[in-house]
Amino acid sequence: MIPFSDVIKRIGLFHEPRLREEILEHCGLQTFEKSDVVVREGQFVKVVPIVVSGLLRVYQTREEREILLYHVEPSQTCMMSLSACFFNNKSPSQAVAKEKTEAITVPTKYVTQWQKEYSSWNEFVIRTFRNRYDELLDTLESIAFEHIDKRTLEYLKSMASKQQSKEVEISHQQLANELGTTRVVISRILKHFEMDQLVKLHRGFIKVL
Amino acid sequence: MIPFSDVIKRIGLFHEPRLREEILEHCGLQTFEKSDVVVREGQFVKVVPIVVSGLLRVYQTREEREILLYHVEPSQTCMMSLSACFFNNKSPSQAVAKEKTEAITVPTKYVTQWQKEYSSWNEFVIRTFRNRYDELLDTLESIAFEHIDKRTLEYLKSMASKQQSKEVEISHQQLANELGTTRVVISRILKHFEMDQLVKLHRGFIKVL
DNA sequence: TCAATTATGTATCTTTTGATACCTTCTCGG
DNA sequence: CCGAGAAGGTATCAAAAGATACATAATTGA
Repeated sequence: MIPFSDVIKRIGLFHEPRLREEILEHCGLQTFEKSDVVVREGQFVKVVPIVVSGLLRVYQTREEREILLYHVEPSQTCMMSLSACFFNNKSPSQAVAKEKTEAITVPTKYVTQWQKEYSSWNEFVIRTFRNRYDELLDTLESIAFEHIDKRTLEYLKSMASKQQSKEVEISHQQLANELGTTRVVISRILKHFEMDQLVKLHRGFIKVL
Repeated sequence: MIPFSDVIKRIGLFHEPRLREEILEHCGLQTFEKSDVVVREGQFVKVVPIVVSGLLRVYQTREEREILLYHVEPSQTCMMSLSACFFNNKSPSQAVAKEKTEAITVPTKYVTQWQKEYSSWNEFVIRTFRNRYDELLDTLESIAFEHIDKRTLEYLKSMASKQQSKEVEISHQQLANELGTTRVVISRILKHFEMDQLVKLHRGFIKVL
């Protein structure tokens, strides 16, 4: 296990020494196993996670449907938790570990406090909001103007890159949910991709070639 | 013309008396005529506008296409300017007055400074980011799961409400651009709506019934 | 080991949306 | 007043995506 102080170096944020000390003092370092719920939908946020290694999936449930908001990669944090803790709201979204994930947990109290005291923290917060917005805008654009086949391939490639493995563990049904379509459509598209040597299909996972 | 101090009362934000004084001291009050460019795409942001009356339209241009990001209504500000000024970026988007619009103009210098000093300012900033994100998420959902006819009607109703008038001044082509489709599709849908007594069509504007 | 469950493959049909073409009507400047 | 350009109407065809139905293969647990 890497010591906490090295973890802070590793994420490469927060250059103020005083802030680093505060993080050491007040934050925890937690390990989540695959499928662990990190933030539960509808609960008050007590800590905000900053991912050190691994990957979180953040999504909302609306009318029986799951909507993927974003993934949290190392050195990133969950925007929805951040925002919930500014207004003492319940979290409107759920965060689940897609693989084994280590995260620094920041108590909500310090999230707002540090924002006034440390510019690098404030910048981190603002940058998080802005980046997630831009990301969502990209998604919007691709939904509005790209066909599903292209979006499917992009999703697979992006997942492969995020988890640093060509084999994406997902069923056709789940993939359909993430992309807002139906299983049959996805199976059809994937079969075409396989014929074009773009992917290799297996039960429960897809290998991106 | 209403005095500046009343304007600040009218927008109903910023309760700290000291902050109100600072706004009076350092910010301007500007009037934009219909079609005036408030923030130009690609330019450095010098002031961030807070709308007092009227309506701004904020959009991006990507590959020949305009993408509507959001409208800025009274008591709101432009998130993209806000974000650009945090990172001394050029504005990635353009803001244009849809009607005669009055706005408080906040020099970028104070945007970051006040964030540390006044919680109501900081809350305003964070709330702006969060609200725009939620808005975009709603748009995303409706693009992903609603048919164009429903989205068209919702757009018209929402515009009618924002400008407090049943008559929405927009051509079919512009409407198609806003919704990411083509003119023919919009004309077809609108004609159906007219037959269903939902709207009344005119050259250059549409009356929502 | 075998039935139930989950994952996947595929054909058929329909609906929605987009593309194209062509026409009419309105507006406005000269 | 006239002609160009903008705005709008409409028909026809094609493509994309969704719905339904049914079949097969893998996995799992009693």
